[in-house]
Amino acid sequence: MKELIDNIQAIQVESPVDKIIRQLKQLIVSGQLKPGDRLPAERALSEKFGVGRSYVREAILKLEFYGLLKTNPQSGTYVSGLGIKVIDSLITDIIKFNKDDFSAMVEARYYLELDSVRLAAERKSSEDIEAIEQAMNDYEAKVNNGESAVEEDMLFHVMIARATKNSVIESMILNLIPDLIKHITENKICGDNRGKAAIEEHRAIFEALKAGDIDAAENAMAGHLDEILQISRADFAAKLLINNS
Amino acid sequence: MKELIDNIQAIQVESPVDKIIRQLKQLIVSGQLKPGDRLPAERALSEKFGVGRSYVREAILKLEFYGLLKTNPQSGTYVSGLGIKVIDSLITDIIKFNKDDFSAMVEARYYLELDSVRLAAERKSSEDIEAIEQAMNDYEAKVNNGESAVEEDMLFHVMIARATKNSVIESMILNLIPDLIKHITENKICGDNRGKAAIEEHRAIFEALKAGDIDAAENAMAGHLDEILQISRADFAAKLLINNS
DNA sequence: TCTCCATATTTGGTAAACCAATTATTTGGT
DNA sequence: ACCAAATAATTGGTTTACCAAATATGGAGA
Repeated sequence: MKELIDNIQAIQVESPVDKIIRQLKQLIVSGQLKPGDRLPAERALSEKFGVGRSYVREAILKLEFYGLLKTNPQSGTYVSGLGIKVIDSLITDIIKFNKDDFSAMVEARYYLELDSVRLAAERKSSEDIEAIEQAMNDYEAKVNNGESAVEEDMLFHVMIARATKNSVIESMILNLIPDLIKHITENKICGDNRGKAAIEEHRAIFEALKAGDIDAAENAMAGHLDEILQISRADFAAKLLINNS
Repeated sequence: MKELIDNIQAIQVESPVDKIIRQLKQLIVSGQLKPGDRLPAERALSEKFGVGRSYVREAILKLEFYGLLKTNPQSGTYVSGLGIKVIDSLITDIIKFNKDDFSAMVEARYYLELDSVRLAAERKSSEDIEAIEQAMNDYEAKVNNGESAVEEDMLFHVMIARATKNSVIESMILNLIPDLIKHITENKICGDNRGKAAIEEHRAIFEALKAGDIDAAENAMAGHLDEILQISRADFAAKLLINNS
């Protein structure tokens, strides 16, 4: 029953934008559009694809965000100079990118946070330490008050990421956070005792960071994130079983 | 002199979209718009901000991508349930995110690739090995032919990322690639002998991957990426000097 | 007074129209 | 035949108008 409903919904979800991106990809891999070429005008594309120009613009915007197109005002939109294979790979990935793969997100977060905490231990300033400590205290206050503190937890990690002085790593972690919070809250992944245990783990991370002990910080972070990683991987395995049944 | 020119240009480049995002942020942090609330209608916002609805939609789209807003068709757009602090952090980061910080990109890539190759060594299938080997051969052929092969190099790394079976990590690496290619090509970061040396390094990575030797794969990858990381960090230091002079 | 259905309004989704800047073309002069 | 200036056509940027679905409203019936 459940699968049937899921399938019905799943079929219709291909948005006009994805459809356009798929067609553009086809134009490129079939050689009708070579790297460096100028795209047909937006009007021409919208007519050819049978959709409004808004969608064409949206699709171009998305591909531009990923560095595959470059549009010059009053001139035209150009395909990047990348090779066809790279473009093919990238577009395929953009289309199939799915934020619902939580186990992949949790796992990616796990490794990112280990990298993050190592860099932070190396580069933190005294202001960073203050900000991290503040976030840690906010978390503890809420937990000791019996409240849920998922967001305060995340903020603690964001402050660590900020201390890396690497805006790209910080952005990557930040991008994962809203979905992680949603997933953790909805699935009640953390038991009641988790919050209390996390307090000690946070302190261990903080102390190692403050002392600049890179390996200790990584170990503390790994211990802190290990449980949720294991749960997530178990969830993933369970999901596989259901889908394959 | 230089700074003055930079400032003049910097003032006018704030796109309408960023302006809107900034205002939305202000609405939220000032408490006029609380987490969970519904945004004013797009028309109302466009009128209030004195700009076309397209821009409002574009801004909403961007914030939705980052998980801060959720728009339900024919109903409205809602602020995520995250706390004000988290939302504030995220929006600040979205606005200031700058793809021009190449040293941060190279560094992020360095750590991502180490994680990637470890997972790949653990999880690779025989098809993955084939794809990686194919990419490696393509690269070698071009280099031996005296041609530039930056893209083939990247493709080799993409195939490794794909073997991790983690779509999030794969996406993160893919997102970095277009800008990395651009930067490497423009600045001619790789000397002529680099291409030849990379062939051996690729082979070392490949053999370790094929054998499933996780640590060897990581070491080989670290050696492969170390040079470009060092160059990038030197560039970064030099830039700092110039800007501070 | 409460419930329920018809209707009016508001929503985001979509398409079309308008604009200024750029580029291509023509045309007039040399 | 060639060059230069005027003009026509095309570009992406921006705004506006229209649509179907969802929601709020309000009045009729119980």
